[in-house]
Amino acid sequence: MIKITFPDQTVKEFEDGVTPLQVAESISPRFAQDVLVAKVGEEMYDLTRTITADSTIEFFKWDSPEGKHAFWHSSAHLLAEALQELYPGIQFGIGPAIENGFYYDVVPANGENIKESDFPKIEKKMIELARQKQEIVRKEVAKAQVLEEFKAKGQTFKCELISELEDGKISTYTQGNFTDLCRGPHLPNTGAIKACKVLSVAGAFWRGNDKNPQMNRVYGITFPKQSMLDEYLNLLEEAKKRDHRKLGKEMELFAFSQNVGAGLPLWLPKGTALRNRLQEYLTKIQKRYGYVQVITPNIGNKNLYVTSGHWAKYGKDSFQPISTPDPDELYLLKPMNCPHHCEIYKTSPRSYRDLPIRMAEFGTVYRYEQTGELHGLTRVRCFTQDDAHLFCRPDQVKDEFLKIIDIIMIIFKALDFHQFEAQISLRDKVNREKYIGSEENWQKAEQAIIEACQEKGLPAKVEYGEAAFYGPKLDFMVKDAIGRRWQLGTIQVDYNLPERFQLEYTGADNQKHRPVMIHRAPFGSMERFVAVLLENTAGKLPLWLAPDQVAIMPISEKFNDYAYEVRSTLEKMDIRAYVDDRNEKIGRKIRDNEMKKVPYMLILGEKEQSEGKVSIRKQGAGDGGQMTVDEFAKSVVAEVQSQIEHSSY
RNA sequence: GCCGAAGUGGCUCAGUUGGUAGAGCAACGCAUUCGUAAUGCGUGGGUCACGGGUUCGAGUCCCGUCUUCGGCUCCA
Repeated sequence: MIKITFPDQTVKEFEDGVTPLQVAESISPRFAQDVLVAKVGEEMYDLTRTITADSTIEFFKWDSPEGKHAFWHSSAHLLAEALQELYPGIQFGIGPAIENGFYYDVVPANGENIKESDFPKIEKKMIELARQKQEIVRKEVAKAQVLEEFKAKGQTFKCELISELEDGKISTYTQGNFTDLCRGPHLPNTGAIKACKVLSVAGAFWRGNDKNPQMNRVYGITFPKQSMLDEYLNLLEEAKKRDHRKLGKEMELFAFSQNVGAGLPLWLPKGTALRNRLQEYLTKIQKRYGYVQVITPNIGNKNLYVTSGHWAKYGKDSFQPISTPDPDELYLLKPMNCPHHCEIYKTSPRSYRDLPIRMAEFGTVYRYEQTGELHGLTRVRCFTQDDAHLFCRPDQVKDEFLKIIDIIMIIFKALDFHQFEAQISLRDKVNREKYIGSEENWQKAEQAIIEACQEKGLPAKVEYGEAAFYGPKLDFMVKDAIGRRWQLGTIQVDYNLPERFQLEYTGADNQKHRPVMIHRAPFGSMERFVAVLLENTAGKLPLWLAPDQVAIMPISEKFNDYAYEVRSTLEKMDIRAYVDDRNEKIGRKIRDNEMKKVPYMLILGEKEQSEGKVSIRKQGAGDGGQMTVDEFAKSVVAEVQSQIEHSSY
């Protein structure tokens, strides 16, 4: 007999070799039906795997990440099984569960590629196999034997994986005619998979290396109920409506033109106004934190980038140099502002008393991103960084980090960014030769970042090996409408550029010292920030940022003149208002739709005009009663004012 | 750059086996003055992304280029 401990600490005895499924059945048959996978001790177990020692147990159903993970992992195998039947000779790579669904990397025989038009038959086959309720059987195998087995099947990718595994810890899972190298855990059988959808196919390099052969990555998702799949697909459709590319067009914020060039955004009047408001806002906060504003040219001599090292690293993949009448002279569109700022630092001798120097610039930079990388406003070839470089003493790094985190938190709070993740990127634990800078400085900086996050109560994930070669960093990531992660704010310590540009300050000891440079951009770039802001708010921007603050809707043509009069009164107070004189064509639906876009709506008719008043509707609050035009204007101005003040602290 | 998909009036889309482009919304004009699901009638607007080819004839078939979308790789 063995003892099984449940999450509530109760202990029950079972026979040696009991399975999690049997344990679950002992609780209730209904519960056992819903359970997908179990955790025994520290290891995830299939429900049919035997337990042979005293241990704790925890069960997972569909409603848990662990449950979904097992479900989708088994679904990946189901997809592979279907593909094996449909594409004889197909080779398999890896097939994991992901955040929403799963994928499998495959190479069909004869250089064929899987196409979108193949999806229906794949889905049909998956369902067909699932309905057979095939048992998924785990087998622990010897390395030599399993290697032989997969070699015989011509699965070279799998063989490569197996050869790297430790003998004695290798398992395979088999369902029907399909056997896969796999750690598990899996569902007991394929029967629970009721709804299948192949979502897309993409090229993916074997082991993520573009020197390796490219495989077909087939993405899919499955559910225990058809209605859940429908719901999910619906959700995807809804999310697409929040796509900043769609909203940007509808709201007339930005546009792209093939004549100007790919990845080069054109900011329309409303978008420019929004961007300017964000810049003014950040400038104001930065001023309070002791930043000075600078402006530098959009080009720089090639030698500047030879000095910085960027020419050697990125030169051939960048916009190519601009030549001048002087054949010996070349200029580059600036891909970053740092070298220019280093030159500003060098314009005069610096004392330790001058530091830190905080140099800010809304600097427009140009990077020749690969064609396949361009993406709306989030990945462009011309963008404006809300950049700043801090030159400080090594002992000031932590303090400066704290202040920058403050600025970023103020901004995120003001704009309702609650769902961000902070990531601390440090050196690789083992390979350290690729990093520049002294061991002492690195330790100091890494420690400073970690402590700064702790002191600010900022939960941050530490990633080793993710640091830049020139210093550790702290990044802020957010998700877009369909769950893709984008990096926004970033704070990076840099030991490289001060070295390369030979930056110095005179210390209290009257000796020359090298300052530490901190790069930071709370928004990342204005482009990406606006994109994420739009998706976060679904286009409903707060009053102080909204492109249009007030929609004026006369109920009939008779009141159009009054409407334009009201608009002109509001505009004198810097309130952004437009008149919608579709008049009586405007039904409830249009007003409701309009109300989604604009914080305030004014409805004008007989009564309002004769009394010099307006009827107010406020976004999210409905009927706001009546006021004189003047009162309304003053209230809006006051509200904007208080929002700006509120968002600055 | 790579794999897959797409590009038709300002917007959303239709266009069947190749037979010289359609709708709704928007715009404009005339009439209508009716307070919450869109008044009626009319007008203008497209070298069907671009270039080449097949054909008596191409939005439709073939080749190439560009751009966009979903991913991979990349992201100073």
